[in-house]
Amino acid sequence: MKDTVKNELYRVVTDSLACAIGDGKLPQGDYPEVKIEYPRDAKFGDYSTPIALESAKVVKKSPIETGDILKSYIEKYDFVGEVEVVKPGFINIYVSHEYLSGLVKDVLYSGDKYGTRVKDNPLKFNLEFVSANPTGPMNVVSARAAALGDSIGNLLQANGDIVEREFYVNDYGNQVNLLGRSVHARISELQGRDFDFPEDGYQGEYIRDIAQWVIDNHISDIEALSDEEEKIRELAVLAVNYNVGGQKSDLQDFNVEFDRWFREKGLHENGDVMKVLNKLDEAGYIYDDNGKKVFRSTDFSDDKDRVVVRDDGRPTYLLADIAYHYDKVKRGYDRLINIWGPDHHGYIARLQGAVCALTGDDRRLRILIAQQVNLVMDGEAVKMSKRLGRFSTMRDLIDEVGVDAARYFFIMRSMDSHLDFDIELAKRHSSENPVFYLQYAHARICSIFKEAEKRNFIYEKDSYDLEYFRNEECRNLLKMIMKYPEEVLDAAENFEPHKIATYLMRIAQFFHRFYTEHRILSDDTDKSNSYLCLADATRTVLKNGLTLLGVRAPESM
RNA sequence: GCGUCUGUAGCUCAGCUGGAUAGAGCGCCGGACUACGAAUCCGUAGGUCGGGGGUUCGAAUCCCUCCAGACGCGCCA
Repeated sequence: MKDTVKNELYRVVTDSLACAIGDGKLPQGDYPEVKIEYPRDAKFGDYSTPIALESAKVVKKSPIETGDILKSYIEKYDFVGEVEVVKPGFINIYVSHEYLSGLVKDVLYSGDKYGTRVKDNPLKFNLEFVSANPTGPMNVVSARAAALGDSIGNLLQANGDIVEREFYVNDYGNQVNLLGRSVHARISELQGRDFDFPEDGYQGEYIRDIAQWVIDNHISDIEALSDEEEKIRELAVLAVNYNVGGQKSDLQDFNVEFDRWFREKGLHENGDVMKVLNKLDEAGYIYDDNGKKVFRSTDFSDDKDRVVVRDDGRPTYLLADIAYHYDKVKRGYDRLINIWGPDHHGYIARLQGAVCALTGDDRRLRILIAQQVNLVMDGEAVKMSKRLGRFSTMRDLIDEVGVDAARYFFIMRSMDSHLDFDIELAKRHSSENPVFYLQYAHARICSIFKEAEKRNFIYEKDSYDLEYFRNEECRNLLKMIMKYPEEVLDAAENFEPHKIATYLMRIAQFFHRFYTEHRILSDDTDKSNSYLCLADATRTVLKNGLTLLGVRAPESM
């Protein structure tokens, strides 16, 4: 079976329905779409479908009757075990023990490929995330975006698609100029000269670090310039490179690697920004308003039209961003995915509108909003104030709680939820900390294998007897192992990595329960080997899942 | 005023393309190690799913409305 059990079951039920109709046992008609669900309770089967219930109006029989008819078709398939039709009309389906047990071998042979698939026609994704301004260190919202974006990329790749991770560097415009001025002032200060700090300049201490770095490495180049504005421009370039370098290394330390760092400046220099204006103009989406060029974004359900060129001829940020996204379009991706912070949600309509205007495809660009992060310590919110130059950076956070805990905490909640990040909890190396719970399950399995080795036990991963698996704890574990590829598929299609985190908690829980109830290493060699196989398969799934989240699976802790 | 997100157990949150008796972790209380890691496991208590309407066989889930919180509403980037 190549597809997931759930998808396979969808076909089974769909085919069964078609056959029943073909055989005249059910009437022709407009049937609802078949749904395969996970029942709340294990006593309602491994999978369940409400199709008999939902097609009551078409069939004009009681759902139980319809269910019984369908049951006779469904249970013919090999991997299907018991099929039950119960009270309101649900059809509950159990997977056969033979199939379930057979999975262990699949997992062990697939290894790190288990839960991934290969597509004949993969989609090419461009995934843009973080894209923090190059004016300083990244904050914790960027960290959340980094964790989410990277894991979504991993999920899409596991799902057989092609992903390019991209970081957009806004190295153009006012803020960069202001950065240059701020550094300029700090250099004067460090050199003991008079200086005027720019009114809205960047206050952070890191500006002094940059100034010192310039003094140590590039001061002669700067002093060689006679013009003040020219110096500031050059300092801005240096400062941007310094900051981008810092961002790059912070992200690397966070286990996040980008394929491309795209510079906004290039778009202005090579004329792409103005070219895209013409393109929009030709399509009839630009009009003139007192010398300003305005994009008719209200055609795409924006509240108001947006200025793209000021009356002095300078393009706005939006126009550059449109040019950037048009560049992505030209690079030939099937899907463009952006992850933004919550402060940009008002920007979605205009940019999506522009991409739609340029491509005629209103689904090409998908923008995901990662909600805000509140750092919590001792039950109280930790204030982050960039204005005061006193803020918790991504670097601080990683240094404080470690990569594994940080990545897990950012991912364990849905990105729509406003996350309370409990720093104390994340730091705690104990059972209260969910990331350690998962890692412990993995380490525990590794430890059992070490123990087996110590006892000179020869482990054969091929050989197990499925009779040993006929108990609740084993079957629960087997079912979770079976579901893993379905969870990956679901999480990838919906861009929801937190589902993997939730899933991993459950499988870890089932493993610990299995471990408590059943002695893995015993005098019974066959039994020991069978249980080792099951533990090994569990370990594989834990490791694969943790890897998707960018969290390590340690062999000991 | 408009928009986005959120409101589910004491806390942090799953569940939301409508399905069966509303879940998890932590916390609380009570149990379980002469054996593979007790960084674990088992059990008890704890909920008008923010309020109110509606849609239907069926609603935490969909629609309307109200309340509360966070964040946005630039010719900044």
